Amino acid sequence: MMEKQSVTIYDVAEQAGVSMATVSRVVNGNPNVKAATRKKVMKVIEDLDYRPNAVARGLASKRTTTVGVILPDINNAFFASLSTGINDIALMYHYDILLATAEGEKDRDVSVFQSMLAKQVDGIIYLGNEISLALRQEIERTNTPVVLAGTQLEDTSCASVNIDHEAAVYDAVSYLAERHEKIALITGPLTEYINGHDLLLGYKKALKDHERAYSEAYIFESHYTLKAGEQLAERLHNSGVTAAFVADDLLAVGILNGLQDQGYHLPEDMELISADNTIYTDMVRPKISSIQHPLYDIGAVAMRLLTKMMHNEEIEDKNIILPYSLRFKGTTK
Amino acid sequence: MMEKQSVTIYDVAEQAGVSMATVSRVVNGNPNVKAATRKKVMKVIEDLDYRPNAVARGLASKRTTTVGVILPDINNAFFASLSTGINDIALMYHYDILLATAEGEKDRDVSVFQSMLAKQVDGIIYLGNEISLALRQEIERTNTPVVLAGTQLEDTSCASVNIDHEAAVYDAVSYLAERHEKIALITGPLTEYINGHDLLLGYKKALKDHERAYSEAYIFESHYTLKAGEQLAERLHNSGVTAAFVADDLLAVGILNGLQDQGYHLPEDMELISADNTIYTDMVRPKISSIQHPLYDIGAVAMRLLTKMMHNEEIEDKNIILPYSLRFKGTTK
DNA sequence: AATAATGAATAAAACGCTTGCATCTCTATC
DNA sequence: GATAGAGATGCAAGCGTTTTATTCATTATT
Repeated sequence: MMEKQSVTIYDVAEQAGVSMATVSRVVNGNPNVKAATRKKVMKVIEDLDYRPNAVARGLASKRTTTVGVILPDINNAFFASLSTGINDIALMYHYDILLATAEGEKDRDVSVFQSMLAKQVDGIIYLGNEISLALRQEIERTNTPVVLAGTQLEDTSCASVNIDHEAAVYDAVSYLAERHEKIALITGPLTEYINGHDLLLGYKKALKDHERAYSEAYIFESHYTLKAGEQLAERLHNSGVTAAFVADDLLAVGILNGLQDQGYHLPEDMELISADNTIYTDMVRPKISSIQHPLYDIGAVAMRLLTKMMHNEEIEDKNIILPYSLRFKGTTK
Repeated sequence: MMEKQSVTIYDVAEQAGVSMATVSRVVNGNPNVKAATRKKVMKVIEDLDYRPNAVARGLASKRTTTVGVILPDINNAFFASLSTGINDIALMYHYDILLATAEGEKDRDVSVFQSMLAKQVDGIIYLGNEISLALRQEIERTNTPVVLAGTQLEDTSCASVNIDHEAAVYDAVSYLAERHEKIALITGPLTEYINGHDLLLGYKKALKDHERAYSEAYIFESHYTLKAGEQLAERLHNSGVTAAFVADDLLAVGILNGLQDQGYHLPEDMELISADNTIYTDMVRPKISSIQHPLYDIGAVAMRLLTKMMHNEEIEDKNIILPYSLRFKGTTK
């Protein structure tokens, strides 16, 4: 097996007749190098096609210019959008991204997190609805900066970028409550904090403020899949609700299709508002009215915040809430 | 600023009363350690909460247990599916993933590739329709194993995992040709090899074998977006074609919607077959008939192939073609 | 009981770079 | 023309591991 790396900083130094230190300075853009020397070294670097070894660099400097990104599932358009925001800003600041998914068995998130620390990433962004207690403790423990993006958290000790789910749901349900008595709340597992807490709170508050009755029969717990939505349509039909807020776009599409397959016409027979205004909501007819969360921005802002933390810059507010808006399209009147 | 890493292998060695080498052996599961010693060392590791520094490890061992994955766009469900396959197998073999996107300015792919080599990844998987000449040369040049996944290539010098686009299109168009005279081929930029070469070839061959006339007027060059599809619908209408093969699912959804918005009924007024059978095709009504490419498998097989290359295992065939099938759903008769 | 063979452990040299400190070379100042 | 800075450069000590060659301890062999 051939050598992985043929030419090192030492070779360059020798060939250029300078010390390694000087080559290092040139490579790192340190101003303390005479222009002539710099030029000479650059020439040799070019000739030898020298490429600095980032691992050696990382060991010596204790910085890897790599950030870890942990998310539940790349296939979910929600997280894919967030990632794009992260990616663009990371690129801008010359950070690479070590990506890992944290779904599946319990405590997977912790082991992923630890493995990233072992790789000496300069910072970590954690995406996901849920965050386990064990992981939270790991975060407390490390000196490596961590930003939570799109993850609801009671306490504000950890930096985070978020949207105000509760308020968004409140607005959406309020809008529906103007014309409807029975309004469903359709979410993913209620064990997830965001579902069981934020959404439920916003939902109840809206009902109360508009003097609509709350009933557990109007709460539908499901999963974030197309099929789950299609299957839910019948239960929804039987429940007698005439409007619904759906906490996930994919789920909403499934419900829309399920209802239409049963002969429903929307928005006449049922009004629907979904959660994330991903591209899914524009792929169906009618297009699904939705809360518009600035997904890309969440990622971008989170990454920007992380760079500040990594560079020890001053931070005004480490718990950022981004604004949302409502997009009224085809499933609302 | 506090230390990033507090406890090193040296601390463990000292506390356990053995040499660093022994600790290293314990950590790496080397059998040349007496059971009693191993136990003693493990205890200290536990007590001190020692975590090996992967960067130092990488420098010393010249292996980083990290693979680079380069793709055009995470938001595209096609690549997201591939990534999932890669991710699962990478996890299985304990590799981490350094992810980067290679879209945007020219030669971005090359700089991304080089940056991954600089980080000393053990291998690289490149996903994408297109591969530039410059990048191909880089691949030739390095000793780091590279696998192309879902990337069509004339020569077979580089390891690859693929589907037979030409044959798939041939089958799809042949199916349509049984009932239609004028069949459209709708693709992304024809400058991309897969579009301008494979698809066109399969398409023409199918027409010829079924004695259907070929006309440039039936070739539609577009982009992989929803909007592009919607806009294309009218041109399609005017062209007089009664069936179409669409090279991208998102595009196909756009076309379906555009046609329906114009009052078309599918499959009566137009038959449609799309390319990747992603979840998009099941989100609309009627569901879109599609070629089913084993996307997850491509990623998984590519990653498995890469592990073999990285471990210098024997490889029977480094250019793998995976089978496809046709899924007839709602947009075909 | 002496020797060979095996198994465990150590010492120390890489790995390729950064960086603090020391040294040297200028030019500006008086 | 001597001296102080400032600007360039070099030296060498790390950074935290792995790994090779070596030594030491132990058991098996005759």
